Amino acid sequence: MAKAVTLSDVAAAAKVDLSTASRVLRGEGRVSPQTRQRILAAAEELDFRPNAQAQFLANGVSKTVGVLTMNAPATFAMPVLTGVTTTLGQLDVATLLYDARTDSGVLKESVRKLHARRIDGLLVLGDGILRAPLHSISQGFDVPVAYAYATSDDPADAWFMPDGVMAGRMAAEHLLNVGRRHIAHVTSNSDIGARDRATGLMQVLRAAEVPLALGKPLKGDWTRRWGAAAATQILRQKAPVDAIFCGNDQIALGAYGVLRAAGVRIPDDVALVGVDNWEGMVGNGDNLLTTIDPNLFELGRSAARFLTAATEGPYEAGAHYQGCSLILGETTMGPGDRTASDPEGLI
Amino acid sequence: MAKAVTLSDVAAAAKVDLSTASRVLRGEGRVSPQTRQRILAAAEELDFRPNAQAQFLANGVSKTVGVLTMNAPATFAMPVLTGVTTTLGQLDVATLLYDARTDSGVLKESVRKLHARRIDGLLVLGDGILRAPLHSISQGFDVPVAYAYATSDDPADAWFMPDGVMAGRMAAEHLLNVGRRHIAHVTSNSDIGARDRATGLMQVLRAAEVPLALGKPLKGDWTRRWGAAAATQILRQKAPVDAIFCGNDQIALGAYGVLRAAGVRIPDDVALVGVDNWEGMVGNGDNLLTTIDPNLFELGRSAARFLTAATEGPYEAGAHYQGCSLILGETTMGPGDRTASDPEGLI
DNA sequence: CTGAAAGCGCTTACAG
DNA sequence: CTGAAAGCGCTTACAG
Repeated sequence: MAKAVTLSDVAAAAKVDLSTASRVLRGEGRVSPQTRQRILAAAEELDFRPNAQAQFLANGVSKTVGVLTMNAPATFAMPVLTGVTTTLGQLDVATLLYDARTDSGVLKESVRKLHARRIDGLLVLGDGILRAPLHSISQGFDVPVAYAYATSDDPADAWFMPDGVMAGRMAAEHLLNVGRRHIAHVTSNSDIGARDRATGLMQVLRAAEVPLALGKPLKGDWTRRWGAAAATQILRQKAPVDAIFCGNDQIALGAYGVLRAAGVRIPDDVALVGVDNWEGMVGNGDNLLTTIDPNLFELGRSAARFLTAATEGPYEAGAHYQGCSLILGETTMGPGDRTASDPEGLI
Repeated sequence: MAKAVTLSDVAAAAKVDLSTASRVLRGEGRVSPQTRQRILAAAEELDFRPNAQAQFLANGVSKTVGVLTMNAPATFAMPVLTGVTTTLGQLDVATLLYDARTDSGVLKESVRKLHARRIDGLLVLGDGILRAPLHSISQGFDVPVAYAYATSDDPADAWFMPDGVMAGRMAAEHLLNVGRRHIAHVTSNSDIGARDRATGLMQVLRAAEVPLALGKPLKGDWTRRWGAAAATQILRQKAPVDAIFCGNDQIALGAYGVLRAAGVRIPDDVALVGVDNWEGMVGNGDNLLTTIDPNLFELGRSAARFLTAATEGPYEAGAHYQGCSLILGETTMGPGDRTASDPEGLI
């Protein structure tokens, strides 16, 4: 540190007490125009930047938010985390992240450290594997707590989740729009997200009086392998299928490979829709898959905004759902249709 | 705040001066065993957590690192950022992120804020589009600065980059290992990363005395579209090709589609290797593509470790390269071979 | 309108 | 071995 300039330096230069300097620099207090000018000029002249650490101590804030992740490097946690950090930065608040992946001892220790640091708020970030609500830890803190990509077992908490039902609805509406009437559903069985997507799908199909092809969803896991197996199974059945809504992109990719190998034309014979838009993040806009983007970056952004707002006033508890977006790809539009219908807005 | 307990409280409870309490709690100073015990007991009893803000002010540190991103939500910046934040958290240091994407005015303003916050170090995070070195901003700071996923134009700086040459070498070695002798290269033309990968490839081919198929790399951009176009072009030539090293996964996927549609068996007739392992991050271990993972999370981790170490002592300027990993997939091994040769270590 | 003082919660020479 | 004091750099009643 090249001896940073302090408030005292400014006050001295302006020949006033530092309390006066403090006031005008924060734009408050009755001060004569002349002294105000002198102080402002001195500050400008000396390139004064108030020491934030000192301000925090005096004000009893830290301008840092704690983030407790269940598994930070988890693929789908990354975009959420990036959204959180970016948004917080825009508000000049820092992020202190502790990853509780290792064990619960670490969790307890992290909570202590977070307290010691006098964080202004806490964000608990789930790992995207949505089986059950997290056990609420909000009582341990006297600052606002939000849950992202996870739910809490305490209804007084606030949590942010992708809108799985909307994802299902969007997929269904799109497939109906491109003329499909024999829509099958291949998904995973172990996940709340899967359930919501199926719910959304069924809502739309029911409203359109279009029955689900094959009578019921085929359930497996989230892998390409399962997508391939399911597609094989579908090929063996006689029932007509002209579209498959896949619970995620991996399943869709697995199905794609098998269908193509069997000579099925995509999307002409069978259209495919996935969920996640993971490949699409690479962002060249020439997606193979039509998919539903859960907008995880935005999810993180919303949670971060909520948290800082909650610092000021009361907040709305319960679930907040992040809307999703339809990303067009060749598996429902074909390269030609797609460019025709949406020449560029593909990202 | 439910009136947090302070050092004075502990000192009072232990009937000593707070300076004494401070000493023993930091484990220094000659103190009689009895008083030490009393103080420790009191601290324990009261569940004392020293106010980090106050310590920072007294010690002249902030335990926060600034991160200046060129484009935080950029796909490939996310894993790096996650690595940085996670690693910093393990060291109890917070991250304050400013995204300079918007305009350079923001950049200047961010630098002021970073100074005001008395950051302990600065990390400049590139956007993964590696055309030219960034203009060094290290002179503006009296704390250590590191560049990640970017290079600086000042050789006195330190920067962290994926090892593109190693990626090329790994791909080449793998393809030779699986018996290929007619290896083509399809890549982009606008990027330092592309150049390095090609360099690595050629080093290995030359050493093995295997000429590059088609004589020279086919250069386009990073899209699936280009991968498809290049594959079409290759199909039209008579020259034998039994493998294609693709500059990234998107190109590989584009090529894959065209080759399969043309009846080419993969990997039997033509093997494919990409770079990025983006899809593989989803992490089910049943990858379609064989690819080179640049280990971006680790890259962030290294940069973060470096930065905190640089706070203590001298550091090594110049380039630091992050090693990459080979991720096996069906495009070189086939489902059977792959499981046989590497039953589980696929992630 | 402006200054003198106490306070935020710690650390660290300096005496004794 | 232990306490009294000054200091980190601000903020904020309280006087005048």
